[in-house]
Amino acid sequence: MFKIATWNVNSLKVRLPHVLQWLESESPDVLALQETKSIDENFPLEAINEAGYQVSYIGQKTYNGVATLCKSSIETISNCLPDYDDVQRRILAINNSNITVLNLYIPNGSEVDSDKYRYKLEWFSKLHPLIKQLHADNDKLIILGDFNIAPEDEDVHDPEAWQGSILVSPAERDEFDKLLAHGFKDCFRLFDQDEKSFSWWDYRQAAFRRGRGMRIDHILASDALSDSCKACYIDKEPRKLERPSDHTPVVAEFDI
DNA sequence: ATGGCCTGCAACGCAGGA
Repeated sequence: MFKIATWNVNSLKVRLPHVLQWLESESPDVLALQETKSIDENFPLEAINEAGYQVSYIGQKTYNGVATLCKSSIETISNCLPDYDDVQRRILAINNSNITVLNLYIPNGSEVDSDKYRYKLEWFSKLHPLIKQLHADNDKLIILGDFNIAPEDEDVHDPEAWQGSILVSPAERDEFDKLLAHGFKDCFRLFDQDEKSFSWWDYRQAAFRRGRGMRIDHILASDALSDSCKACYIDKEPRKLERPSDHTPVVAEFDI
């Protein structure tokens, strides 16, 4: 069994105890982190190695930053989008166990039609060629991370209130559909799931307690892998801890 | 009631998140 997860930790420095605890209790083969918010010199390499994981990471000061942890040997393939000059560290492709794992922290978008929204869409235009290349190199490809897109209305606590805003706008959802059109499945929707299944809840307004969240963190598996996906679920336990991330892990299990 | 909360930075409030 191959167990892989994604978790936007909103500062690895603050969330390191939660991450180490979760590695210990859940023992994933691969864990993709986003929003580490740390320069590489400050990355907690020793603590993660001591937990039994190798890790590839790329960070920057204050913002963004991604890291991918593996129980077995890790080979870094890419940490940027090709032909795109961007200081924001949002992408990391690695090989592990003959699988390519593409860890994404897709831009938030701020507001529809803002500069940050245009950046989000431009970022996608540069992402698609990379996916095509990675998929051509290895048909066993998993794309996971914080997509900052709720693909369907059922992934939103209050679709009417959110209609037309970021995370759900038609242009963003089109980009998500284009990812699937490369030959991928949304692992979460391969299985029956509870209604109101979310991976992120705003810190404000007691949103978690009130169940007001969004499903914006995803695990996509290429068609060569998706048949072997045996489970996909959201682990809400870390969101209940003291001083949690606003996101919680999404996990997929493959029988390979 | 369009703001509430959290993080990092270097403040003594801001930007950014979603």
